[in-house]
Amino acid sequence: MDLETFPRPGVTVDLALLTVIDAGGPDPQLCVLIQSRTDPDGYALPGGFIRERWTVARTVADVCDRKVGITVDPTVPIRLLKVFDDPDRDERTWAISIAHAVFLPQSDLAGARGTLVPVDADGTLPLPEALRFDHGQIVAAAVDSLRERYEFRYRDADPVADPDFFLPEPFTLHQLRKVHEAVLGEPLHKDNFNRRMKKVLEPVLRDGRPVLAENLRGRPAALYRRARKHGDDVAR
Amino acid sequence: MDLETFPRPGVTVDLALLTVIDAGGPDPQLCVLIQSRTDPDGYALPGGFIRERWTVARTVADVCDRKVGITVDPTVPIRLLKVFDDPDRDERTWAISIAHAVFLPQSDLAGARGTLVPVDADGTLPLPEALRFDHGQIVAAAVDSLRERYEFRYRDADPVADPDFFLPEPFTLHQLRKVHEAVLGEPLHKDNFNRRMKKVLEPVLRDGRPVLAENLRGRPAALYRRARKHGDDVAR
DNA sequence: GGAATAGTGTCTTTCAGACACTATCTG
DNA sequence: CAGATAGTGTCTGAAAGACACTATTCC
Repeated sequence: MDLETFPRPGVTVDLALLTVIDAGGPDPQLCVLIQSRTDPDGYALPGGFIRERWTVARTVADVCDRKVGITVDPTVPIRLLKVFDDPDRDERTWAISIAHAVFLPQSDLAGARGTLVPVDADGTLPLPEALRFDHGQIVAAAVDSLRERYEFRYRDADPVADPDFFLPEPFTLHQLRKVHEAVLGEPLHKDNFNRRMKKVLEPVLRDGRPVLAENLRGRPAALYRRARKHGDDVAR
Repeated sequence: MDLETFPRPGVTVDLALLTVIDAGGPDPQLCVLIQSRTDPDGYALPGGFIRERWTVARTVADVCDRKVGITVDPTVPIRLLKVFDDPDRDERTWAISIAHAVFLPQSDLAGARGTLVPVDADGTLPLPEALRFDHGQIVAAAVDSLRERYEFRYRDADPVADPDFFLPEPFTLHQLRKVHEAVLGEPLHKDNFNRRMKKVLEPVLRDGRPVLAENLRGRPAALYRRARKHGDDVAR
């Protein structure tokens, strides 16, 4: 088989960078980073070609570095979403796009080039302009993938408190719930949410007493952090 | 940007074809199709390079046709699993592999080249020889993907009876449960399974009376088919 | 004190899981 | 008849969801 002589597609990696802005604040919102571009005018997700003998992970890091201007912790998972393979999707050349999602705390996106656009409850963008190419579908797939992770009601399984670390520790149950609501796009039942989440949290103690948050109004809430299960690493 | 002059990877599609053999019989089993190969000797999943300007779907159909010798219904979903991008994974050239799974009834695999190997409960193959490349991981990912679909206990959601049509209609609740058990690799509770599944099934009637199966022993069981929800197409 | 939020205790409903009992077939 | 499998009805325990009531802050 003459492997080298077959025509080969250009392979690009497109990235849906999702975050929750204002996590811990009064109205956190799930957002995606989009960038305006010129060749065909409009908005698109950041992305780039895989360079010779690079991996997807290295390409993602490179796109984040050169196109977005941020440095992404190499331990942050890169989630495969979808492959776009319509041979005519890029009018310039035969290219396939491998769409990935990366979920980052807002602090990791400080100084990023582009715009953080809030995502509607149904996974679409409230934009007058649709995204170029098939990037609207990528955002929807990224949001679906994230929402699965933030579901806390699965049978026989402990919930995970903010698995993608949008919310810095320590936090109150109220803040945690607001973040989950922002991700899921729907209100959650307070009682049930608290009951389930407490099982996987531990209160922050000082001198054996729970540390309380300083609220604007009302009774101060206890502060929690994610419980360290044994066999669990401290870092993600 | 000089798109055409960048070195490009070879892109292959590797396929985990999963089926349940003996569906409806006494001991159905979840199997994957593997093929023996010579270049490096051993077993591997069927796969092949994407040809110029072909889509993944067309490549999958081509691999099934030329390498496996079967014709796959174009409406059967092709599920993206994983991208293998280690630049040294193929010693011959820079190639990335996009692994997909296809779930087929055994009848669609009649005459297929290769061997149907049963999958262990933990998603591994009971093989003395491991699969070439990273194909063992692909099988595990394919099994995971399938098992998610055959879970019937999700909250607030109706279960789906044999969503990948391993079992031909009509069937008894016993046969349906055996198929789900084969996929999930664990025994299911009969009472609960029947109660939940009945909601999405309808009994097969003749002259207004339920049609019964002809059993070897015991009281004959009623036959069911998947209920047609309105807005649901007859075909998959 | 009153508004606002946190936290506790309890009740109801739902459903997974268990089990007893009946029904209907074969040998 | 005994053995086997199908199907029904009922009970229990756990957990979701709802709600009442108390606790603690700021104004």
